[in-house]
Amino acid sequence: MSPPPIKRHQPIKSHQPIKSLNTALISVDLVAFQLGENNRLQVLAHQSPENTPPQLPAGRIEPERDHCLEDTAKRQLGRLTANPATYFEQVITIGDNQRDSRGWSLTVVYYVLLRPGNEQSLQTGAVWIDIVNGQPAITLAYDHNQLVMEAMDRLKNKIQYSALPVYLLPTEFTLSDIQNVFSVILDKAPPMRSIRNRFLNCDLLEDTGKKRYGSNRPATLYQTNRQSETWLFDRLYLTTKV
Amino acid sequence: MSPPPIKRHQPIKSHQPIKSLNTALISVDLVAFQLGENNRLQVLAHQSPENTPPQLPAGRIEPERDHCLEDTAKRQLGRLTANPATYFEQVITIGDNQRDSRGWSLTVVYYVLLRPGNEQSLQTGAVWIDIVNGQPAITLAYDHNQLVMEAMDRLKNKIQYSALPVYLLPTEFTLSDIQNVFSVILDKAPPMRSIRNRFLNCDLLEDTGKKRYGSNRPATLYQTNRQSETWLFDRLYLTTKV
DNA sequence: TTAATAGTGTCTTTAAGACAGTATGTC
DNA sequence: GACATACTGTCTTAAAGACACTATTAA
Repeated sequence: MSPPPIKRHQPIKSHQPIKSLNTALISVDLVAFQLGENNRLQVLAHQSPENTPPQLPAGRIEPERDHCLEDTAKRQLGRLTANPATYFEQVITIGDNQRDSRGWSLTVVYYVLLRPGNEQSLQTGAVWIDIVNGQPAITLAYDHNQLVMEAMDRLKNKIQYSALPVYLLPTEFTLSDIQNVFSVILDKAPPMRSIRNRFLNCDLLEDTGKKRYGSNRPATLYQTNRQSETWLFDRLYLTTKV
Repeated sequence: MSPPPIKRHQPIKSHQPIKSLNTALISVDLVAFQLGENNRLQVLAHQSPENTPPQLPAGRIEPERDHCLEDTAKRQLGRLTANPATYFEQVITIGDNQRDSRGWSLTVVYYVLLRPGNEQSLQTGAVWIDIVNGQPAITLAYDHNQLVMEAMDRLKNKIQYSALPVYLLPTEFTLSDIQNVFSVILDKAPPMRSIRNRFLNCDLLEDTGKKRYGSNRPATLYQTNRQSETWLFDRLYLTTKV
């Protein structure tokens, strides 16, 4: 399919190529992470028809519906799942004349975190791709693998000094679940002692009074305290440094 | 790049132009910081003619000259000063339908740090605007004040756990100069003890053997060690928290 | 000598980390 | 009771910070 005509905001002399670009192809791409049932980090993609390379949810700005770039990004998510994002952040904007054969293109990349969701909340064509060794297990279309890695880098970094780990968990979770988030994303985790100290020595979590039972001592279930202002910590964990 | 087939999610009435935007007005804006001779943080702007609101260096992508967005950003800097950036980073991309009366527009914002430079390296029309109370002392055109503040937020944060302070200083500087960078940017500074420990207990700096003389004990002049890999620290200073 | 800033010694504080030990459930 | 995982106690370590002290120059 050929691209629609480009609206030119400056007159172009017919014998000259474009000297100054007011515009370029713009897309807003989304890297949505969840913790899969297989205990792997997964990224949301769209595959249609089957056996084609999956691609990240992405799209154009729709000026009638989107007031800002965030709207566009959120709309991409809504096209694939009803599961709302618990965290949302812009990662980077990549623009050059090589990514798209048609010339200059520009992609604004966002990433979001989701709570583990049931498969029913997925639209047809939506698939979760495992992240294995820091990369999508199935190679994505275009340069989407690279976009995932940009988002991964940010995520890997930010979980080490913020409350982010909690945003990948169900509403009720244990401290071990937090430790597990580190293992899944970084392949190593801080000691429980450190996690306990950090997350309990502030007002971030509140005890639900419930326990999770297994064939062992039950674990306290926590939920995030909505009143809490705590979000960033002053130090990195040293055990999880890359 | 992600050129999925363009789907129109709403029918298009014939008298309305675009429903799905492949494009929007794009500009690349630059927030260039330096430490002024008046010991204030300054931001580079462009004012012509005089008595009009100054604006940040900004421009369009020139597809013949720019291979990527960074090229465009760097070109904006070169138009106003020959002083090369010591640090360069993308801050944010802002896009919505309100900033520009013509409709949807998109701005990719970069910020750079410069070493204190002589006025001769400035092109005509270029001016340094003092930052006072976290804002440009003279109100800038468009939403450029906001863009400066986005960059300031990043800068304020990042100097607290990185080698950034050094990038605003001349090639040779003292430890007190580093402390002064904190005072200028955050209005408070960590104690010298902490700065010494952090910057000297790693391979970041090397003693030039030279001293800076005044009417007091001379201060050791350091320069950055080009071999050093150190760039980020594990902790924030607590004395400079916002 | 004094003023002024550079730099050191040392104790406190804070939070991470190591690691051994205790607690509490299921089977 | 065995087991598995949850949780605690306590000592160590690393780096920030407080603060008093010494050092070195110009004038």
